[in-house]
Amino acid sequence: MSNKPTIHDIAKALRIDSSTVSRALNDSPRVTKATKVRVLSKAQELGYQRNMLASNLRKNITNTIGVVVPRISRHFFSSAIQGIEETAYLAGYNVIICQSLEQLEREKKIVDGLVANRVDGLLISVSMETLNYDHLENLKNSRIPVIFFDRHCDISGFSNVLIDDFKGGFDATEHLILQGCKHIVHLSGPQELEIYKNRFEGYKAALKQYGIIYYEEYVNSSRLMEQDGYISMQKLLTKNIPIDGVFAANDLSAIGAMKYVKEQHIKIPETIAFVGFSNEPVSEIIEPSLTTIDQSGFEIGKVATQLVLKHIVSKDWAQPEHTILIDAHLIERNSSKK
Amino acid sequence: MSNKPTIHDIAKALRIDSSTVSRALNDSPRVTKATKVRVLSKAQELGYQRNMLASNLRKNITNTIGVVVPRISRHFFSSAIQGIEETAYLAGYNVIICQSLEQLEREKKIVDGLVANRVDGLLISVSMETLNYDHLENLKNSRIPVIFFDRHCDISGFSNVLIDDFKGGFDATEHLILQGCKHIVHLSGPQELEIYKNRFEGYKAALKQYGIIYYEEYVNSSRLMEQDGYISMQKLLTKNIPIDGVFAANDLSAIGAMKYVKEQHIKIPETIAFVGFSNEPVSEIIEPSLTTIDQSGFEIGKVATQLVLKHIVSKDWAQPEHTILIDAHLIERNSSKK
DNA sequence: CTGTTAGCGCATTCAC
DNA sequence: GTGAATGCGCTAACAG
Repeated sequence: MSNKPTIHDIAKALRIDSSTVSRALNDSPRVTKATKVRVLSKAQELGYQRNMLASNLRKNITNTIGVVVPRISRHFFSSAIQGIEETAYLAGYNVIICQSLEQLEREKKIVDGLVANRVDGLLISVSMETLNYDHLENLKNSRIPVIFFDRHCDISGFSNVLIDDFKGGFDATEHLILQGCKHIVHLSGPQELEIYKNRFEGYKAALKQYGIIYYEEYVNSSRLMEQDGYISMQKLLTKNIPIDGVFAANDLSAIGAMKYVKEQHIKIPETIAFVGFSNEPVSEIIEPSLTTIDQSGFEIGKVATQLVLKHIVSKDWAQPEHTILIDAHLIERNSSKK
Repeated sequence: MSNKPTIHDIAKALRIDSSTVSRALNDSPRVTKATKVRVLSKAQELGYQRNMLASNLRKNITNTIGVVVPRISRHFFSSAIQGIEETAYLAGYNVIICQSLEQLEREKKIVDGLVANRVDGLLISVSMETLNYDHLENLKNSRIPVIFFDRHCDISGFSNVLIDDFKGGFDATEHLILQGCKHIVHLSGPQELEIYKNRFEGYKAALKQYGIIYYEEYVNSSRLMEQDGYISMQKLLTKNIPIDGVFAANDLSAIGAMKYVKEQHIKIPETIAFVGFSNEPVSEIIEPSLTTIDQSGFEIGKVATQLVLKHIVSKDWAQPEHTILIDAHLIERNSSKK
């Protein structure tokens, strides 16, 4: 048992050719059932394990897709990975997960490494530091299909799978309206970021569709921390502005806003209904009554994988770039209004 | 730009031999600086990217270590992965993360796949379904060093890196004692599971060392859900058993217990001090006053990686099996007792 | 159905 | 310091 057995070892032991062994191991139809059995049992006996490196080198495919995310620990990404893995495994593909930890340098190295290891496709959610796109532009002449998901970037020639933030904002607002809310506050984030702009646009569109006038003082842009929501509500309510609903662009600010309302419950004429985009399942535990908008990481992962697999099998490298929008799902909880 | 350029392409373009190119790319000392420069610039020009598959096949090493965990989304494992990656990258190794999702079948496939892909070492935290160890026993004659971390299993010939649950239980209990607690409840888990047994033993040892008598009615074994902690406290307190401290084997049950105490604050003579092993950072948010015992995933990952790297470089496959215990760290919060 | 031959891309002998 | 030759382990094309 000096070195790992190869197909040649089992060929020699069986006095047949290694190519026959290879075919038998790959369950080729052009091999007798009898020899297949002999080969398989001998392989078992010798403790043979196929060397994928050699196989992949020869076939020039790895049956592997590379995934790059900022952090696996974030709920959205770990559910996206779930969706990616399920879809990939069903199609017989392996997955390599890598995290950039929001660092450009790391992302570069990872992408280069995955290319050097000849993954068949690439799924990328870029880091926050990724403002320079050279390493991604390079991917164009690597014959590897690349899909961006969630965090995309402004380069032509790649497809994206993104959350439909506009629709999410619309649905959230509509949900509040259908509950009877007429004075809906929107706690928004930095308007330079597309996601917050889109959610805001969705909010406005819903108001318009239901004939509710949009007031600027109902919208508050912040860094979306818990205290931002708290302070926003405080300001609005102390000004005696009427409020019966709050749509927050994330869960933290929603929780802060709820906190203030709860503390001041004597002063608030009626309970306010809340909806917030959720980043982590934590919000469910802290505020079970918060209706959340789930960003469907699983679905995004699934769709992105299906897309990249399509590109891989079609072998058509001049893919048309297109963007697929995935619905965010409203998860209704025991709402305070009826 | 039909196919990916190889060292031969750049050799041909430079009218030198591919072996020289190979040496130049590997920064071999036996090649002129001048040719190195020429090779490198040509490589850049052609967009050459080394084929790691071929390189690894030839060298028979992959510079990669495989990691198998039940779920990447669990806080303990994602911090362990952090520790693994940091340590591995510093040593120039790549990491492949795989999740078994607590399924034996999946774990088997993953392990086989990693072996087939010739990872240089393996770090495994087994799934809950892993009661049959055949696929792990097989690893013994694969010349791949394997370390189990956190979730180990009862096979000889492998090393383990584990949390020192006994010490954790001891430290937690000691912490309460030093705060003046004399009547300390222990909310424990299923005693079939070693971790809970060990934490319990630590509890008893601390009591003994500080001369506090151990009473059986202070210990409550459950499935450690939030309501278990709640009910346990309810039972004890309605029986008028004196309590001034609680050591919970996990955060959920601690939170449940605190909840009951808070609700009944009129009946409780003095505030009770709490310590609980924390699984997720959620507990920090829900109960900021809960002193927790962090399971130091990062540290475990780091140590396990150092160990496997040592085995890899030493190339000594007859590794002595040993077990390394890692301290769990007490994270003291604004404790209720003084 | 099986054997022969050739080579995937690279790194490492051994010559010179 | 560089070139020529060889092979890592496997698969595919072509015979027969």
